Amino acid sequence: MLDLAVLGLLKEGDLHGYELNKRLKSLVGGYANSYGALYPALARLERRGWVSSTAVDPDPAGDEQAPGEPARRNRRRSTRSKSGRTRKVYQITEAGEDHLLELLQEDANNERRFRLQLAFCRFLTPERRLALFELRRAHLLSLQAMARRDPVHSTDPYVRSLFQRDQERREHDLAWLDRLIAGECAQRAEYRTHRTMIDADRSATDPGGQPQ
Amino acid sequence: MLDLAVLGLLKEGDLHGYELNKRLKSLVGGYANSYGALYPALARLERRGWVSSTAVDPDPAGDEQAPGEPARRNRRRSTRSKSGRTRKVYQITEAGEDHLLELLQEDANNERRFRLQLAFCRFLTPERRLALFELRRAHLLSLQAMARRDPVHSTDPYVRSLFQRDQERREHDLAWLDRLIAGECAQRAEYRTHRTMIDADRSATDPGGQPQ
DNA sequence: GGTTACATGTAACTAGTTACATGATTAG
DNA sequence: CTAATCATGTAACTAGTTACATGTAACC
Repeated sequence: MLDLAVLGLLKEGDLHGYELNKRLKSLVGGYANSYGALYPALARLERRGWVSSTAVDPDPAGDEQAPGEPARRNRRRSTRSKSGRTRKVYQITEAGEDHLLELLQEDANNERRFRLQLAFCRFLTPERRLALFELRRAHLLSLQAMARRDPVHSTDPYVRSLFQRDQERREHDLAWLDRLIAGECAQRAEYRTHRTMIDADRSATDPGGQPQ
Repeated sequence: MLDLAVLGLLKEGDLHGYELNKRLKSLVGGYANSYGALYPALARLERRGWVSSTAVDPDPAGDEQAPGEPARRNRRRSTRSKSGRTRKVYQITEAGEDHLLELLQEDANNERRFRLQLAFCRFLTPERRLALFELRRAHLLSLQAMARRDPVHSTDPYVRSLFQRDQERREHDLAWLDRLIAGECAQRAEYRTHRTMIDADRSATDPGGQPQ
Protein backbone atom coordinates (compact mmCIF):
# COMPACT_ATOMS: atom_id res chain seq x y z
CA MET A 1 0.00 0.00 0.00
CA LEU A 2 2.87 2.30 0.83
CA ASP A 3 4.33 1.24 -2.51
CA LEU A 4 1.33 2.67 -4.28
CA ALA A 5 1.52 5.94 -2.36
CA VAL A 6 5.25 6.33 -2.82
CA LEU A 7 5.24 5.52 -6.54
CA GLY A 8 2.30 7.85 -7.06
CA LEU A 9 4.00 10.72 -5.26
CA LEU A 10 7.29 10.11 -7.07
CA LYS A 11 5.50 10.14 -10.41
CA GLU A 12 4.58 13.73 -9.62
CA GLY A 13 8.23 14.58 -8.96
CA ASP A 14 11.44 13.45 -7.29
CA LEU A 15 11.42 13.54 -3.51
CA HIS A 16 13.45 12.41 -0.52
CA GLY A 17 12.09 10.29 2.31
CA TYR A 18 11.40 13.02 4.80
CA GLU A 19 9.44 15.07 2.30
CA LEU A 20 7.58 11.97 1.10
CA ASN A 21 6.45 11.30 4.63
CA LYS A 22 5.04 14.79 5.01
CA ARG A 23 3.00 14.39 1.84
CA LEU A 24 1.83 10.96 2.94
CA LYS A 25 0.54 12.44 6.16
CA SER A 26 -1.84 14.75 4.35
CA LEU A 27 -2.68 12.25 1.63
CA VAL A 28 -3.58 9.31 3.85
CA GLY A 29 -6.01 10.55 6.47
CA GLY A 30 -4.14 10.67 9.76
CA TYR A 31 -1.02 8.78 8.79
CA ALA A 32 1.61 8.55 11.51
CA ASN A 33 5.10 9.93 10.97
CA SER A 34 6.00 6.34 10.50
CA TYR A 35 9.53 6.40 9.12
CA GLY A 36 9.78 2.85 10.34
CA ALA A 37 7.58 1.85 7.43
CA LEU A 38 8.68 4.38 4.84
CA TYR A 39 12.45 3.91 4.71
CA PRO A 40 12.33 0.13 4.49
CA ALA A 41 9.68 0.50 1.77
CA LEU A 42 11.94 2.83 -0.21
CA ALA A 43 14.83 0.37 0.12
CA ARG A 44 12.58 -2.43 -1.10
CA LEU A 45 11.30 -0.40 -4.04
CA GLU A 46 14.87 0.34 -5.02
CA ARG A 47 15.94 -3.30 -4.76
CA ARG A 48 13.11 -4.22 -7.13
CA GLY A 49 14.10 -1.52 -9.58
CA TRP A 50 10.95 0.55 -9.26
CA VAL A 51 12.75 3.61 -8.00
CA SER A 52 16.34 4.84 -8.07
CA SER A 53 18.04 7.21 -5.67
CA THR A 54 20.61 9.99 -5.79
CA ALA A 55 22.50 11.25 -2.79
CA VAL A 56 22.19 15.01 -2.65
CA ASP A 57 24.73 16.96 -0.67
CA PRO A 58 23.25 19.72 1.44
CA ASP A 59 26.16 22.05 0.53
CA PRO A 60 26.26 21.22 -3.13
CA ALA A 61 29.33 20.97 -5.26
CA GLY A 62 26.61 19.12 -7.15
CA ASP A 63 25.52 20.61 -10.47
CA GLU A 64 22.48 18.43 -11.14
CA GLN A 65 20.09 21.19 -10.08
CA ALA A 66 17.95 23.18 -12.48
CA PRO A 67 20.03 25.12 -15.01
CA GLY A 68 18.69 28.48 -13.84
CA GLU A 69 20.25 28.03 -10.38
CA PRO A 70 20.30 31.14 -8.22
CA ALA A 71 23.69 32.80 -7.94
CA ARG A 72 26.28 31.82 -5.35
CA ARG A 73 25.71 34.46 -2.75
CA ASN A 74 22.22 33.32 -1.60
CA ARG A 75 22.91 29.64 -1.95
CA ARG A 76 23.43 29.16 1.76
CA ARG A 77 19.75 29.84 2.29
CA SER A 78 17.94 29.08 -0.93
CA THR A 79 19.30 25.84 -2.36
CA ARG A 80 20.20 24.25 0.94
CA SER A 81 17.00 25.60 2.35
CA LYS A 82 16.79 23.13 5.22
CA SER A 83 18.79 19.97 5.45
CA GLY A 84 20.48 18.56 8.47
CA ARG A 85 22.38 16.02 6.46
CA THR A 86 22.77 14.41 3.06
CA ARG A 87 19.43 13.59 1.52
CA LYS A 88 18.59 10.68 -0.71
CA VAL A 89 16.34 11.87 -3.50
CA TYR A 90 14.28 9.16 -5.17
CA GLN A 91 13.07 9.01 -8.76
CA ILE A 92 10.53 6.60 -10.20
CA THR A 93 11.85 4.32 -12.98
CA GLU A 94 10.05 3.11 -16.10
CA ALA A 95 9.48 -0.26 -14.47
CA GLY A 96 8.13 1.66 -11.48
CA GLU A 97 5.63 3.48 -13.65
CA ASP A 98 4.41 0.18 -15.09
CA HIS A 99 4.07 -1.21 -11.61
CA LEU A 100 2.18 1.87 -10.47
CA LEU A 101 -0.37 1.33 -13.24
CA GLU A 102 -0.86 -2.23 -12.04
CA LEU A 103 -1.30 -1.15 -8.43
CA LEU A 104 -3.82 1.45 -9.51
CA GLN A 105 -6.12 -1.19 -10.92
CA GLU A 106 -6.05 -4.11 -8.52
CA ASP A 107 -8.88 -4.96 -6.15
CA ALA A 108 -10.64 -1.83 -4.77
CA ASN A 109 -12.20 -3.80 -1.94
CA ASN A 110 -9.88 -2.09 0.49
CA GLU A 111 -10.88 1.30 1.83
CA ARG A 112 -7.37 2.61 2.26
CA ARG A 113 -6.10 1.24 -1.00
CA PHE A 114 -8.99 2.73 -2.94
CA ARG A 115 -8.24 6.06 -1.36
CA LEU A 116 -4.74 5.95 -2.80
CA GLN A 117 -5.95 4.62 -6.12
CA LEU A 118 -8.30 7.56 -6.39
CA ALA A 119 -5.59 10.00 -5.43
CA PHE A 120 -3.53 8.85 -8.42
CA CYS A 121 -6.19 7.62 -10.82
CA ARG A 122 -5.44 10.52 -13.16
CA PHE A 123 -2.51 8.43 -14.37
CA LEU A 124 -4.93 5.80 -15.70
CA THR A 125 -6.65 5.88 -19.07
CA PRO A 126 -10.31 7.00 -18.85
CA GLU A 127 -11.43 3.41 -19.54
CA ARG A 128 -9.38 1.89 -16.77
CA ARG A 129 -10.32 4.67 -14.39
CA LEU A 130 -13.99 4.04 -15.00
CA ALA A 131 -13.40 0.31 -14.51
CA LEU A 132 -11.78 1.08 -11.15
CA PHE A 133 -14.75 3.16 -10.05
CA GLU A 134 -17.19 0.46 -11.14
CA LEU A 135 -15.22 -2.16 -9.25
CA ARG A 136 -15.40 -0.09 -6.10
CA ARG A 137 -19.05 0.52 -6.68
CA ALA A 138 -19.72 -3.20 -6.97
CA HIS A 139 -17.88 -3.74 -3.70
CA LEU A 140 -19.89 -1.09 -1.88
CA LEU A 141 -23.11 -2.56 -3.25
CA SER A 142 -22.14 -6.01 -2.01
CA LEU A 143 -21.42 -4.59 1.44
CA GLN A 144 -24.79 -2.91 1.43
CA ALA A 145 -26.51 -6.10 0.33
CA MET A 146 -24.76 -8.01 3.10
CA ALA A 147 -25.88 -5.47 5.68
CA ARG A 148 -29.44 -5.71 4.43
CA ARG A 149 -29.42 -9.51 4.43
CA ASP A 150 -28.66 -9.76 8.12
CA PRO A 151 -29.66 -6.59 9.94
CA VAL A 152 -28.68 -5.75 13.51
CA HIS A 153 -30.01 -8.18 16.06
CA SER A 154 -28.84 -6.20 19.05
CA THR A 155 -31.24 -4.02 20.98
CA ASP A 156 -28.39 -2.01 22.46
CA PRO A 157 -28.86 1.65 21.47
CA TYR A 158 -25.13 2.21 20.91
CA VAL A 159 -24.82 -0.76 18.58
CA ARG A 160 -27.93 0.30 16.71
CA SER A 161 -26.63 3.84 16.38
CA LEU A 162 -23.33 2.48 15.08
CA PHE A 163 -24.99 0.35 12.43
CA GLN A 164 -27.22 3.18 11.36
CA ARG A 165 -24.20 5.42 10.90
CA ASP A 166 -22.60 2.66 8.86
CA GLN A 167 -25.57 2.58 6.57
CA GLU A 168 -25.64 6.32 6.16
CA ARG A 169 -21.97 6.29 5.39
CA ARG A 170 -22.40 3.57 2.79
CA GLU A 171 -25.18 5.49 1.12
CA HIS A 172 -23.23 8.71 1.17
CA ASP A 173 -20.22 6.93 -0.28
CA LEU A 174 -22.25 5.35 -3.05
CA ALA A 175 -23.81 8.66 -4.00
CA TRP A 176 -20.36 10.22 -4.09
CA LEU A 177 -18.99 7.42 -6.25
CA ASP A 178 -21.95 7.72 -8.57
CA ARG A 179 -21.16 11.39 -9.03
CA LEU A 180 -17.59 10.48 -9.92
CA ILE A 181 -18.80 7.88 -12.40
CA ALA A 182 -21.28 10.32 -13.90
CA GLY A 183 -18.44 12.78 -14.29
CA GLU A 184 -16.42 10.19 -16.19
CA CYS A 185 -19.32 9.45 -18.51
CA ALA A 186 -19.94 13.13 -19.09
CA GLN A 187 -16.31 13.62 -20.00
CA ARG A 188 -16.49 10.72 -22.39
CA ALA A 189 -19.68 12.05 -23.95
CA GLU A 190 -18.11 15.47 -24.31
CA TYR A 191 -15.13 13.97 -26.05
CA ARG A 192 -17.40 11.97 -28.32
CA THR A 193 -19.49 15.03 -29.16
CA HIS A 194 -16.34 16.93 -29.91
CA ARG A 195 -15.11 14.17 -32.18
CA THR A 196 -18.52 13.88 -33.84
CA MET A 197 -18.52 17.60 -34.55
CA ILE A 198 -15.13 17.32 -36.18
CA ASP A 199 -16.31 14.33 -38.17
CA ALA A 200 -19.41 16.22 -39.25
CA ASP A 201 -17.27 19.14 -40.23
CA ARG A 202 -15.01 16.90 -42.25
CA SER A 203 -17.87 15.35 -44.23
CA ALA A 204 -20.60 17.97 -44.28
CA THR A 205 -22.48 16.10 -46.99
CA ASP A 206 -23.43 13.25 -44.64
CA PRO A 207 -27.21 13.22 -44.09
CA GLY A 208 -28.23 11.15 -41.01
CA GLY A 209 -25.48 9.81 -38.81
CA GLN A 210 -26.23 7.11 -36.25
CA PRO A 211 -29.83 6.83 -34.93
CA GLN A 212 -30.08 8.08 -31.34
CA MET B 1 -8.09 -5.08 18.88
CA LEU B 2 -9.35 -8.61 18.41
CA ASP B 3 -8.93 -8.97 22.18
CA LEU B 4 -11.45 -6.21 22.72
CA ALA B 5 -13.92 -7.73 20.29
CA VAL B 6 -13.57 -11.25 21.68
CA LEU B 7 -13.83 -10.22 25.33
CA GLY B 8 -16.82 -8.05 24.52
CA LEU B 9 -18.62 -10.85 22.72
CA LEU B 10 -17.77 -13.37 25.44
CA LYS B 11 -19.13 -11.02 28.08
CA GLU B 12 -22.48 -11.38 26.34
CA GLY B 13 -22.26 -15.15 26.54
CA ASP B 14 -20.00 -18.17 26.11
CA LEU B 15 -19.04 -18.95 22.53
CA HIS B 16 -16.71 -21.14 20.52
CA GLY B 17 -14.25 -19.84 17.93
CA TYR B 18 -16.28 -20.51 14.83
CA GLU B 19 -19.33 -18.77 16.20
CA LEU B 20 -17.20 -15.88 17.46
CA ASN B 21 -15.87 -15.38 13.98
CA LYS B 22 -19.35 -15.15 12.51
CA ARG B 23 -20.31 -12.49 15.01
CA LEU B 24 -17.09 -10.62 14.37
CA LYS B 25 -17.87 -10.52 10.69
CA SER B 26 -21.08 -8.62 11.24
CA LEU B 27 -19.69 -6.52 14.09
CA VAL B 28 -16.55 -5.30 12.39
CA GLY B 29 -17.55 -3.93 9.01
CA GLY B 30 -16.31 -6.39 6.41
CA TYR B 31 -14.10 -8.55 8.57
CA ALA B 32 -12.54 -11.49 6.77
CA ASN B 33 -13.15 -15.05 7.89
CA SER B 34 -9.74 -14.72 9.37
CA TYR B 35 -9.35 -17.74 11.61
CA GLY B 36 -5.65 -17.20 11.27
CA ALA B 37 -6.02 -14.24 13.60
CA LEU B 38 -8.84 -15.46 15.82
CA TYR B 39 -7.57 -18.82 17.07
CA PRO B 40 -4.13 -17.56 18.04
CA ALA B 41 -5.84 -14.64 19.77
CA LEU B 42 -8.02 -17.00 21.78
CA ALA B 43 -4.97 -19.06 22.77
CA ARG B 44 -3.20 -15.88 23.89
CA LEU B 45 -6.21 -14.67 25.88
CA GLU B 46 -6.34 -18.02 27.62
CA ARG B 47 -2.62 -17.99 28.43
CA ARG B 48 -3.07 -14.59 30.05
CA GLY B 49 -6.03 -15.80 32.08
CA TRP B 50 -8.61 -13.52 30.50
CA VAL B 51 -10.70 -16.37 29.18
CA SER B 52 -11.05 -20.06 29.97
CA SER B 53 -12.20 -22.84 27.70
CA THR B 54 -14.25 -26.01 27.96
CA ALA B 55 -14.16 -28.79 25.41
CA VAL B 56 -17.72 -29.62 24.42
CA ASP B 57 -18.39 -32.97 22.88
CA PRO B 58 -20.75 -32.88 19.93
CA ASP B 59 -22.42 -36.13 21.12
CA PRO B 60 -22.66 -35.20 24.75
CA ALA B 61 -22.30 -37.50 27.66
CA GLY B 62 -21.79 -34.01 29.06
CA ASP B 63 -24.35 -32.80 31.59
CA GLU B 64 -23.27 -29.17 31.87
CA GLN B 65 -26.14 -28.03 29.64
CA ALA B 66 -29.22 -26.21 30.86
CA PRO B 67 -31.24 -28.26 33.37
CA GLY B 68 -34.32 -28.27 31.18
CA GLU B 69 -32.54 -30.29 28.48
CA PRO B 70 -34.79 -31.77 25.85
CA ALA B 71 -35.32 -35.51 26.17
CA ARG B 72 -33.03 -38.08 24.64
CA ARG B 73 -34.90 -38.93 21.50
CA ASN B 74 -34.46 -35.58 19.69
CA ARG B 75 -30.96 -34.96 20.95
CA ARG B 76 -29.35 -36.03 17.71
CA ARG B 77 -30.79 -32.94 16.06
CA SER B 78 -31.41 -30.36 18.72
CA THR B 79 -28.48 -30.30 21.11
CA ARG B 80 -25.84 -31.35 18.63
CA SER B 81 -27.46 -29.03 16.14
CA LYS B 82 -24.43 -28.60 13.90
CA SER B 83 -20.93 -29.59 14.87
CA GLY B 84 -18.41 -31.38 12.77
CA ARG B 85 -16.15 -32.01 15.69
CA THR B 86 -15.45 -31.18 19.34
CA ARG B 87 -15.90 -27.50 20.04
CA LYS B 88 -13.97 -25.39 22.48
CA VAL B 89 -16.36 -23.06 24.23
CA TYR B 90 -14.77 -20.00 25.79
CA GLN B 91 -15.89 -18.07 28.87
CA ILE B 92 -14.61 -14.70 30.02
CA THR B 93 -12.95 -14.68 33.46
CA GLU B 94 -13.08 -12.00 36.13
CA ALA B 95 -9.62 -10.82 35.15
CA GLY B 96 -10.89 -10.75 31.58
CA GLU B 97 -13.77 -8.49 32.55
CA ASP B 98 -11.37 -6.10 34.24
CA HIS B 99 -9.19 -6.10 31.17
CA LEU B 100 -12.20 -5.47 28.95
CA LEU B 101 -13.04 -2.36 30.95
CA GLU B 102 -9.50 -1.12 30.43
CA LEU B 103 -9.62 -1.77 26.69
CA LEU B 104 -12.94 0.04 26.46
CA GLN B 105 -11.40 3.26 27.72
CA GLU B 106 -7.99 3.54 26.09
CA ASP B 107 -7.22 5.94 23.25
CA ALA B 108 -10.17 6.37 20.83
CA ASN B 109 -7.90 7.82 18.15
CA ASN B 110 -8.28 4.64 16.16
CA GLU B 111 -11.32 4.30 13.93
CA ARG B 112 -11.60 0.55 14.19
CA ARG B 113 -10.93 0.45 17.89
CA PHE B 114 -13.51 3.11 18.61
CA ARG B 115 -16.02 1.10 16.64
CA LEU B 116 -15.52 -1.82 18.99
CA GLN B 117 -15.46 0.40 22.04
CA LEU B 118 -18.82 1.78 21.04
CA ALA B 119 -20.20 -1.68 20.38
CA PHE B 120 -19.48 -2.63 23.98
CA CYS B 121 -19.60 0.72 25.77
CA ARG B 122 -22.78 -0.33 27.56
CA PHE B 123 -20.47 -2.20 29.96
CA LEU B 124 -18.94 1.09 31.08
CA THR B 125 -20.34 3.39 33.74
CA PRO B 126 -22.16 6.43 32.31
CA GLU B 127 -19.26 8.65 33.37
CA ARG B 128 -16.60 6.60 31.67
CA ARG B 129 -18.78 6.19 28.61
CA LEU B 130 -19.21 9.92 28.29
CA ALA B 131 -15.46 10.35 28.76
CA LEU B 132 -14.87 7.92 25.90
CA PHE B 133 -17.20 9.86 23.62
CA GLU B 134 -15.55 13.15 24.52
CA LEU B 135 -12.13 11.67 23.83
CA ARG B 136 -13.24 10.58 20.41
CA ARG B 137 -14.81 13.94 19.81
CA ALA B 138 -11.58 15.72 20.67
CA HIS B 139 -9.75 13.47 18.23
CA LEU B 140 -12.19 14.19 15.41
CA LEU B 141 -11.94 17.90 16.12
CA SER B 142 -8.16 17.76 15.94
CA LEU B 143 -8.36 15.95 12.60
CA GLN B 144 -10.72 18.60 11.33
CA ALA B 145 -8.45 21.37 12.56
CA MET B 146 -5.50 19.71 10.84
CA ALA B 147 -7.41 19.47 7.58
CA ARG B 148 -8.37 23.13 7.82
CA ARG B 149 -4.81 24.22 8.63
CA ASP B 150 -3.39 22.82 5.43
CA PRO B 151 -6.08 22.43 2.78
CA VAL B 152 -5.65 20.54 -0.49
CA HIS B 153 -2.99 21.97 -2.73
CA SER B 154 -3.75 19.66 -5.62
CA THR B 155 -5.79 20.86 -8.55
CA ASP B 156 -6.61 17.29 -9.56
CA PRO B 157 -10.41 16.87 -9.53
CA TYR B 158 -10.21 13.34 -8.09
CA VAL B 159 -8.02 14.41 -5.20
CA ARG B 160 -10.25 17.39 -4.53
CA SER B 161 -13.33 15.20 -4.60
CA LEU B 162 -11.66 12.80 -2.18
CA PHE B 163 -10.78 15.51 0.29
CA GLN B 164 -14.23 16.99 0.09
CA ARG B 165 -15.75 13.61 0.87
CA ASP B 166 -13.37 13.37 3.81
CA GLN B 167 -14.61 16.64 5.17
CA GLU B 168 -18.24 15.70 4.74
CA ARG B 169 -17.56 12.43 6.49
CA ARG B 170 -15.84 14.18 9.38
CA GLU B 171 -18.74 16.55 9.77
CA HIS B 172 -21.28 13.78 9.59
CA ASP B 173 -19.33 11.80 12.15
CA LEU B 174 -19.08 14.73 14.52
CA ALA B 175 -22.78 15.42 14.28
CA TRP B 176 -23.47 11.76 15.00
CA LEU B 177 -21.12 11.75 17.99
CA ASP B 178 -22.72 14.92 19.29
CA ARG B 179 -26.10 13.21 19.17
CA LEU B 180 -24.66 10.33 21.20
CA ILE B 181 -23.20 12.74 23.72
CA ALA B 182 -26.46 14.65 23.95
CA GLY B 183 -28.19 11.34 24.59
CA GLU B 184 -25.83 10.62 27.46
CA CYS B 185 -26.43 14.02 28.99
CA ALA B 186 -30.17 13.66 28.62
CA GLN B 187 -30.03 10.31 30.38
CA ARG B 188 -28.00 11.82 33.17
CA ALA B 189 -30.38 14.75 33.51
CA GLU B 190 -33.31 12.34 33.60
CA TYR B 191 -31.65 10.37 36.36
CA ARG B 192 -30.88 13.53 38.28
CA THR B 193 -34.47 14.75 37.95
CA HIS B 194 -35.68 11.38 39.13
CA ARG B 195 -33.33 11.48 42.11
CA THR B 196 -34.29 15.07 42.90
CA MET B 197 -37.94 14.08 42.94
CA ILE B 198 -37.20 11.28 45.34
CA ASP B 199 -35.13 13.62 47.51
CA ALA B 200 -37.92 16.15 47.49
CA ASP B 201 -40.34 13.42 48.43
CA ARG B 202 -38.13 12.20 51.24
CA SER B 203 -37.76 15.65 52.80
CA ALA B 204 -40.91 17.51 51.84
CA THR B 205 -40.22 20.14 54.47
CA ASP B 206 -37.02 21.31 52.75
CA PRO B 207 -37.61 24.85 51.43
CA GLY B 208 -34.95 25.82 48.82
CA GLY B 209 -32.53 23.11 47.80
CA GLN B 210 -29.60 24.04 45.59
CA PRO B 211 -30.01 27.20 43.50
CA GLN B 212 -30.57 26.34 39.82
C1' DG C 1 21.43 27.04 25.23
C1' DG C 2 17.31 24.43 24.68
C1' DT C 3 13.50 23.37 21.57
C1' DT C 4 11.98 22.49 17.13
C1' DA C 5 12.54 20.94 12.43
C1' DC C 6 15.38 18.43 9.11
C1' DA C 7 17.07 13.85 7.73
C1' DT C 8 17.90 8.65 7.66
C1' DG C 9 17.66 4.58 9.46
C1' DT C 10 16.91 -0.10 12.62
C1' DA C 11 14.54 -3.41 15.88
C1' DA C 12 10.85 -5.03 18.14
C1' DC C 13 6.21 -5.14 18.17
C1' DT C 14 1.10 -5.01 16.83
C1' DA C 15 -2.47 -6.42 13.81
C1' DG C 16 -4.48 -8.89 10.39
C1' DT C 17 -4.68 -11.80 5.77
C1' DT C 18 -4.06 -15.77 2.74
C1' DA C 19 -3.36 -20.23 2.04
C1' DC C 20 -3.11 -24.54 3.70
C1' DA C 21 -4.18 -29.01 6.50
C1' DT C 22 -7.66 -31.79 8.51
C1' DG C 23 -11.81 -33.86 9.28
C1' DA C 24 -16.95 -34.50 10.52
C1' DT C 25 -21.84 -33.65 9.21
C1' DT C 26 -25.70 -32.26 6.56
C1' DA C 27 -28.54 -30.92 2.61
C1' DG C 28 -29.51 -31.50 -2.17
C1' DC D 1 -21.99 -38.50 -3.84
C1' DT D 2 -20.81 -33.91 -3.86
C1' DA D 3 -21.04 -29.43 -2.27
C1' DA D 4 -21.66 -26.60 1.63
C1' DT D 5 -21.24 -25.76 6.39
C1' DC D 6 -19.27 -26.74 10.80
C1' DA D 7 -14.96 -26.69 13.41
C1' DT D 8 -9.94 -25.95 14.81
C1' DG D 9 -5.73 -24.89 13.87
C1' DT D 10 -0.64 -23.51 11.64
C1' DA D 11 2.77 -21.01 8.60
C1' DA D 12 4.06 -17.56 5.79
C1' DC D 13 3.10 -13.20 4.56
C1' DT D 14 1.44 -8.18 4.37
C1' DA D 15 1.12 -3.82 6.51
C1' DG D 16 2.02 -0.51 9.72
C1' DT D 17 3.44 1.46 14.62
C1' DT D 18 6.49 2.65 18.46
C1' DA D 19 10.61 3.40 20.21
C1' DC D 20 15.16 4.05 19.63
C1' DA D 21 19.84 5.81 17.61
C1' DT D 22 22.19 9.54 15.40
C1' DG D 23 23.38 13.93 13.91
C1' DT D 24 22.77 18.89 11.74
C1' DA D 25 20.94 23.36 11.63
C1' DA D 26 17.62 27.04 12.37
C1' DC D 27 14.81 29.70 15.78
C1' DC D 28 13.96 32.11 19.95
